[in-house]
Amino acid sequence: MTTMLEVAKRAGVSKATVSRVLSGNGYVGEETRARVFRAIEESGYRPNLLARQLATRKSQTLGLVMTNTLYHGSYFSDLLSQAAQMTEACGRRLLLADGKHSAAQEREALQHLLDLRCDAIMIYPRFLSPDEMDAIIDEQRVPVMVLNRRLRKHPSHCIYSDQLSAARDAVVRLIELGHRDIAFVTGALDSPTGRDRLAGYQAALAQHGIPASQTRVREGKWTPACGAQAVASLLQDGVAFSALVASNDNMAIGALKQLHEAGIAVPEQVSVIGFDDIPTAPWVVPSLSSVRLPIREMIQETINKLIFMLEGGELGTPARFEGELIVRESVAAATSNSGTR
Amino acid sequence: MTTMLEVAKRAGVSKATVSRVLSGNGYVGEETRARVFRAIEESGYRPNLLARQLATRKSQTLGLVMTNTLYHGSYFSDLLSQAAQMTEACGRRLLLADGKHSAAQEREALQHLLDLRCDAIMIYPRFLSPDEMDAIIDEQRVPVMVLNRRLRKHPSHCIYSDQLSAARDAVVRLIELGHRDIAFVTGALDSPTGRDRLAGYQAALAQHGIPASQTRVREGKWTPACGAQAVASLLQDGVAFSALVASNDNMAIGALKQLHEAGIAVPEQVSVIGFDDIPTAPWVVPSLSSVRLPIREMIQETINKLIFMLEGGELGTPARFEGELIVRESVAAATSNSGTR
DNA sequence: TTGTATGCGTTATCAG
DNA sequence: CTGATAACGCATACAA
Repeated sequence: MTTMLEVAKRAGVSKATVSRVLSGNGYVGEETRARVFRAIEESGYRPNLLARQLATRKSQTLGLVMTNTLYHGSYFSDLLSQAAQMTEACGRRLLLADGKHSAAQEREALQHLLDLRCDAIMIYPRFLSPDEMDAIIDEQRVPVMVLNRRLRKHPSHCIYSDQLSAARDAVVRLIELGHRDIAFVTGALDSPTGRDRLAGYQAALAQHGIPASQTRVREGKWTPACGAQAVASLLQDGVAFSALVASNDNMAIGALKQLHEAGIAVPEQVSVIGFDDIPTAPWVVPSLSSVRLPIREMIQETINKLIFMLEGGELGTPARFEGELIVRESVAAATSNSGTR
Repeated sequence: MTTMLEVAKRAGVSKATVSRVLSGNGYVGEETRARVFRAIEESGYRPNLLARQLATRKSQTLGLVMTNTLYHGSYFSDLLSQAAQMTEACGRRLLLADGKHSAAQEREALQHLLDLRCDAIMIYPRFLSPDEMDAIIDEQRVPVMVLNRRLRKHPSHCIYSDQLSAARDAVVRLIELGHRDIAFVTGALDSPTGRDRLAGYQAALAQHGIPASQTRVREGKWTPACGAQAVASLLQDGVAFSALVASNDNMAIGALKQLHEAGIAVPEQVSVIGFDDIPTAPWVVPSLSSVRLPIREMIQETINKLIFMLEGGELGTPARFEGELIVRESVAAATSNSGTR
């Protein structure tokens, strides 16, 4: 690999001059500059960015910590494509680190990005608690933004949508349509999002004085198979329901399949609502309603804030995005809805 | 930031010793080692990976060049999740660079990853020609693997599935079912994949002596809107067809929508086949057949080869993956198929 | 306008 | 087993 020193010698100047030519900082004579450029061409010189990063203490890199289990569906691909696009737009590269299966590994992933001197970091925590994130933001000097969590101490360093109230609103909508027997399939309950959506379901019932029956709730782990299993289990136990809320679209799709196999019509007999993952254009999954969270907008806001901080700004207002409930004709009123009985 | 030197001073040893303790290379006295570890704890020392990378000339990083326009659908998310997962599995991080909208930008993205001294690089070319990729592999010493392209000079440095024959097989399948009037919606024709799929369509027709009529082909650019537009255009021109092949699932879905609005039943009147993007479980899009390419397996093979080269191996055999044609009952025989007339 | 010298935080080579 | 010391390749303050 040809280095800056060789270019300098070939051009008959010092390293410093070559450096100036490349960075554009400082004055360089017109003719010298030309000589340097020619030397660069001739030698096929390429700057070593590692060396530059070490010297400038900047890496032109944005780090993203995220658990690989989230890597499925359009929610993820939206998130990532938006992140990659905006990162490029501000002249940097996106560095991915997987949080894997535990808090320790998630911490390690974050730490690695810090050790690599990323200019700024986004984290979509799966295991680390908000309080721990607060602590990390305190002790680190690099800009850090937390996705999908609400922080107590640094409310402006996070972007979140209120998962609980989005879920609540969806269920309330069903209740207003006359549904009373609403079944629910949870997500993984070690995930905050999974817990929030369950809590939203429970809140909606409570708010309308409907007793929360444990028998209508089944625990899932985000996969279609879990959704199918949940429906099978509900049917087997003879639980009646005229509506079903699944904590994500993948499980909802599994549920649709199982309902289909049981000969139960959707939405004529049972209305189904999911969350997030599947593009919900009616002609894709005609029978499914869904709550879509504005992930692209959230990423946009996140990176804007990071850039703002990189330029020395102080963060002010916290930002929260509401889930957007996409309800189509496919959600039937309970009155016209025979349920599973 | 506390450096290695400070740790050394605190432990009453030299930098070299601290380095040895951390890297595990070389002998260090038991008691000294303990002192060093304590000093590290006390000072909250973190190694600067940039400095380490500069000194070792390794970055523990895998680079991926890919155009952001590919960032949609499950094809992308499969690709990326597999890449990220395997990268982590070999103790590295994934670095993303966007090829954007031109060959120049794609070259630049690749060059940037090289300048960052990625240990190895994967590229899913959108604009760069196979010959140029061959040239790049020649002049670069880092392991490079090319996705979805067939290289002449370095056939073992690429992983590709034969897009042409996968498309051909799909169309042949329709022909064997008795279809003769088969419409086709192309992808963007500046993309090799788009051209290959069109060529596959034409090859199938030629192979069975069916005259290729330009009137049954419409040009699209991968989006659902293009699929809808293509169908609208076919219908408006009074073109009869009993089957429709769209060059990806997004366009197929747009086509489904437009057919639906025109009151044409799928697959009773028209059979539809797409490619790649949408999870094709029957209960998701019941009326759509699709050709799925094994992207996860391709990424796996790619990274395995890169690792093999990093360990000094010489690449032997080229690898090619066939597309897997997923045909469901939704493809009707032409005999029972009334077409659009 | 250009060159010199020093720093960035490690690793690695030799002596001791 | 440990300590100087020289790379690694570039940026930059300070002189000239």
